[in-house]
Amino acid sequence: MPGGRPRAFDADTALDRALEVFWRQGYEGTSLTDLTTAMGINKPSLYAAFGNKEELFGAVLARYLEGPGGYAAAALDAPTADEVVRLLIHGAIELTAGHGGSRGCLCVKSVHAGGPDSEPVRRNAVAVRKAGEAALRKRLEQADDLPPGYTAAELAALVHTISDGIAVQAAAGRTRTELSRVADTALRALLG
Amino acid sequence: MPGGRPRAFDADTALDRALEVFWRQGYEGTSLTDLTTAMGINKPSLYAAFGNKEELFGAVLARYLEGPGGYAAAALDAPTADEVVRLLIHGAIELTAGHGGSRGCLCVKSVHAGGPDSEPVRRNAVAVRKAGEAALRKRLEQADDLPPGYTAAELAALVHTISDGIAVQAAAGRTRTELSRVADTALRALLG
DNA sequence: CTAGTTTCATACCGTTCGGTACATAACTGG
DNA sequence: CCAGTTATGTACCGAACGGTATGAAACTAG
Repeated sequence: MPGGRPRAFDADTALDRALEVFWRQGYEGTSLTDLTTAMGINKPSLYAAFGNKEELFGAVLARYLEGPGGYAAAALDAPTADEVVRLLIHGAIELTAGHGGSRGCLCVKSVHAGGPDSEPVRRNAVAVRKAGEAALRKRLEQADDLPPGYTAAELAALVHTISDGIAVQAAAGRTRTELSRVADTALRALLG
Repeated sequence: MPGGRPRAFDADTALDRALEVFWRQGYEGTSLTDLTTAMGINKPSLYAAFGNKEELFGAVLARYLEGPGGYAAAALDAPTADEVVRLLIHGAIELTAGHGGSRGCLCVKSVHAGGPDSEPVRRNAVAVRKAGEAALRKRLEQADDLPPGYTAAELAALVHTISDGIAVQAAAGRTRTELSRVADTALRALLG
């Protein structure tokens, strides 16, 4: 029965444009005008398609996790615990050292959105992070080749922490080359 | 010749109130109303005493570095390189695990202020971070008891990165106890 | 007490914020 | 062609933003 005027933009590519902006400027630093300009649509179209700024960010974060951040889930499939850790650290560098104009990790940035209105966004990011570390811990718990001297929980928390540190360093302007040196040092200390 | 009406507030305690708010909500998440309310003064008083929001943040950041963040400079006076690193990591936990309502590190938060207007603030935070790591590197370069397997630059960068990671973890809600476990694991891996 | 100086509180400035009403345009089914 | 539905562009909403003009209040020097 229905039909209606077809939308003049592709929702997925618009979401990718929104991801670029949020990734570069953070949730609080991004205005609706920034978004509509980057997405090439008007505000009513944005609201009809994505709800509001907060819901749009939710969709963007989900896309971030299965797109640029997808390496993290993939890394868990590596054969050895050792390799899982290496893939996670090196993946963090590739992710954060510079995608276009964006430096750092969208999820880490979102955790630092401190305004009262941004609390739902912050909680969302925290939940995503917790789930990610839980998945890593479970992967390590089931490993029979854990690096000596760690429990699965300890290693998962430490790897997560170092990954966060890399994201901050990247956001503060460290180059991919410098980050690689830091990662090599860390992996040498962690895994020998 | 002069005299003038005396100000009805103490500038230092007002600065401390501003620090609390900025630390909790970040630069972009804090409005002038938030600030004047917490400081107990009106906007014209704020502008007369501190310039504008951006300059006030500069003063706040400086106060943060020599107050709550002062442990970092103090740690460099420890007798051994080993002890310097331990003091930095444990200090980072005390700093970030919860001062009043604030979690995380003001400097790390400020690096993630991504809006166009906040760029001076971001640059300021980046400069402070760079200077801090340079001081640590110099301290380690002059040490004759460097932990084996690292250059001074490598160890400084890695310790800085782990410290950043701790700040993110704290901002994401990890408790002081959990952070201590992460730190113990990290120090064991780093220093044996 | 007066003149000069500085801070105070109030009220306001233009701009931008996130979000929406409304009329029109483009489509589908009958 | 017409009725119904959905998307579009424009123009607008009240609220909050960072920042300021203004006049009274509180002090010091003479």
